[in-house]
Amino acid sequence: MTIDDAPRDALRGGPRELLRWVASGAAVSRADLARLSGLSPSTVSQRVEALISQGLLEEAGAGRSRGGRRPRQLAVPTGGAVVGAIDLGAHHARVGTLDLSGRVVQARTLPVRIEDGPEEVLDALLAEVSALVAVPTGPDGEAADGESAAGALRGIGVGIPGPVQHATGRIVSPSRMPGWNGFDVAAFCAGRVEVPVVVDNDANLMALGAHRTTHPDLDHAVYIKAGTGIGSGVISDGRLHRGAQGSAGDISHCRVVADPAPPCSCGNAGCLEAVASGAALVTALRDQGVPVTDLTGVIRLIDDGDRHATALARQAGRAIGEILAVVVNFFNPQVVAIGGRLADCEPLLASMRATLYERCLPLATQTLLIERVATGQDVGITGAAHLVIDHVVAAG
Amino acid sequence: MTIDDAPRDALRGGPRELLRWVASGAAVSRADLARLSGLSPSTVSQRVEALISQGLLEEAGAGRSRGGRRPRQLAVPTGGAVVGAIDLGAHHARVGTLDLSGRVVQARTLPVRIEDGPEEVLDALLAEVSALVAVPTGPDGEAADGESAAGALRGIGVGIPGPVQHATGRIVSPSRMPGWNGFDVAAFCAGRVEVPVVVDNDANLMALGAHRTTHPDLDHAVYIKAGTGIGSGVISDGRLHRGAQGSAGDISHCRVVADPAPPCSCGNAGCLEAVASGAALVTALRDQGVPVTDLTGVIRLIDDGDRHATALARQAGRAIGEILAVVVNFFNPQVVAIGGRLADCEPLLASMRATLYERCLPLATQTLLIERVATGQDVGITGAAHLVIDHVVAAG
DNA sequence: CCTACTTTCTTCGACTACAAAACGAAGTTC
DNA sequence: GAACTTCGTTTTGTAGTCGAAGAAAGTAGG
Repeated sequence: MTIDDAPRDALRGGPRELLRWVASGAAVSRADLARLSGLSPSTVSQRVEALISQGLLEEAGAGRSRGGRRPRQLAVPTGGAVVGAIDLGAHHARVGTLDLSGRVVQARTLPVRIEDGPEEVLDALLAEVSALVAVPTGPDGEAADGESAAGALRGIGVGIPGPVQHATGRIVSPSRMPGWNGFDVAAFCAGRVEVPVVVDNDANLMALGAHRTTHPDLDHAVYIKAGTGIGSGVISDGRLHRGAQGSAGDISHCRVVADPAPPCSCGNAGCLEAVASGAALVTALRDQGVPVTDLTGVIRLIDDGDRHATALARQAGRAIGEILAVVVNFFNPQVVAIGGRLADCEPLLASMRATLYERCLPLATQTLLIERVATGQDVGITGAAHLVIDHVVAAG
Repeated sequence: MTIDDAPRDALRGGPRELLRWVASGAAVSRADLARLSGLSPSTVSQRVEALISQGLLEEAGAGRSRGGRRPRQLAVPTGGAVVGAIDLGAHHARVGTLDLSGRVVQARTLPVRIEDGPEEVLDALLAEVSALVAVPTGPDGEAADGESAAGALRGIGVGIPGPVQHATGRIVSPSRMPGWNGFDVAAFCAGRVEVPVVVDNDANLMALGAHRTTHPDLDHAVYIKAGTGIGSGVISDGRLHRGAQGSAGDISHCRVVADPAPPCSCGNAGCLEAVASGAALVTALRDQGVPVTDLTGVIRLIDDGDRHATALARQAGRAIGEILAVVVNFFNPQVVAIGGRLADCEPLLASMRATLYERCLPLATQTLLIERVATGQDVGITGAAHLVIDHVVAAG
């Protein structure tokens, strides 16, 4: 079961928005929803009833009175895992199950060897999702509820660290995923599970996850994912902007000034990815004779104040800032946030910020938020869950 | 009368879309509209009637039969100027009146001295609009009709060669418009005329005009305006993307590699505008001792194959291409088109294209259209008219 | 000329989504 | 206990849209 049309719902006052207000705690009662959405009480009641009958919402007793009748509290069903999510990375994958509110029920990180090819990797990850779903609740107590009304799995979201055509679910000429080119992830997964599968780029999922949890009300945002590779996800008018081929946000091969310009796997030299990605930092340090094997080691060196590593981090920050400056001038977002493992490097962040302020129009930066993505390692699967839930709710 | 909310209508099957199909010739009858829009014939009839009663549409006799009843042809009222438009440039302004289809009824170019300040300049241009409106029809015959039903002026659109907050109509720290900073164009105009006035950046208007006339069905597009200054307009999801502060598309102060990096009026050096704008080319040639006074002279030199001028044009094209490459990777549009007076320089266009293909992801360029804006000197006022008409139709 | 068929457009009844208002339910306050 | 609040439902009305039926106006063929 594949998905080929994006959810063009999620509009003002739509069911998905009601659900989100309840999930976020912004609304607790029907009256709250009426106030927030601007819909009439009768319409809200009607919609809420529909959502309840679909098992997407439930009543949760009476709330405190505010001087009149007590509200009948609404809540998104919890305790049951309803969405599976896979956030595939270069060396690890984060796999989890989430509930309808987008909260993580269970999650774990698995080592992954991308080079084993798509079938093997995806099979293992899908199996892990199934295993997590089979366990009714997490290890944090709360066993009783058992199979809640919403306990059935509704869909699986998959994030891929390379260019994906979201519409078809196919991977297109990825840099660092030998054997995956042209592979149709959605079709493959659809053949193994009975529920809808949505596939998207990992940076897009991070963007969606971070946006929904931290700035759901802002219209335009750019989220940078700086880990082993570099990518970005774009929110335009409150929705993910995927562009014509679905490759929007792929800034990894934009050229930046660097001397000497390091060669990139794409055949060019001086690509952002060859200067500022985690993989690039590892390579560069190794070339300088520093004995590091992976990104973790690099980050440790930076945290320890190693001179070479810090200089490289600064250079990386400048490079990202350079590209981002163009993006900010062009797109004029309200937020730019950086996530991924490199986002925790202070020197990188600092020089990115500096470059951004130096190179952007004052008009574009005067109210711009420049942040670190705060949601931790589960942003990706959170975004995946949102994507799935959007689809499920839109489809009724 | 100011306008503070963007027309969020213009959706599938909306009145504005029906109107556009008729104006573009894609639909001639109610039946055509029903087929195109997917609406039922009854709904179309009803909407058409509403549009006719508003004077936005009219019946134009019977068409040819296709084997059955002859269609009652529909047409957008012509012959009467219903929208005024002003496209202000660095040294000239294009002023015109247009009909509801977005076709130019009358237009003329006036010399302008920006430095005279906003009141004086705008007063003169508004007076010119009034003069054009007063003349019932153009000089191309067709006098009879006189005051058509739609003859009343419905609004005025104004394009400004600098950053404008479209929502408020205020100008914000423009580079080349001394005395205009903070000026509220919309409020000023609203005080002089009785109709709605919409104000926007000139590149945005060019983008809208070009998009609506050449690629109305494409979702994502970027239009570069390269004249005395450099700007761009962004179409996202079929609509103008203005960004958080309304400064989206302002790429004039993005840094590009240039040696030596020419100083820019913004205080930085190496800005795109300081390398690739018409003003920059004039300055650079003058510094080389070539006796040119204005952009026209530069373009003539380039056309004549002057070595220095051509080299500069190539450099400018590379610089634009560099920035545009980031934009294309990031935004992944279906079209990139370049307009403005510099768009006619073959060397510039050629090196822009080359840079673009060299620096972009193959995925992003494989189906990308890279074009010249073909609509001539009236694109700007056409875009302005579309903006006004969008608003008028949305407002009922 | 008359019949059969097409295409175009309108009319009418039905359905849906939403809103406005009235009302019932459940509290609080004085 | 009366008055007032807040919450939610029920009822009624309205606007938008669709589908079916039919009227209008033609073509094609005998």
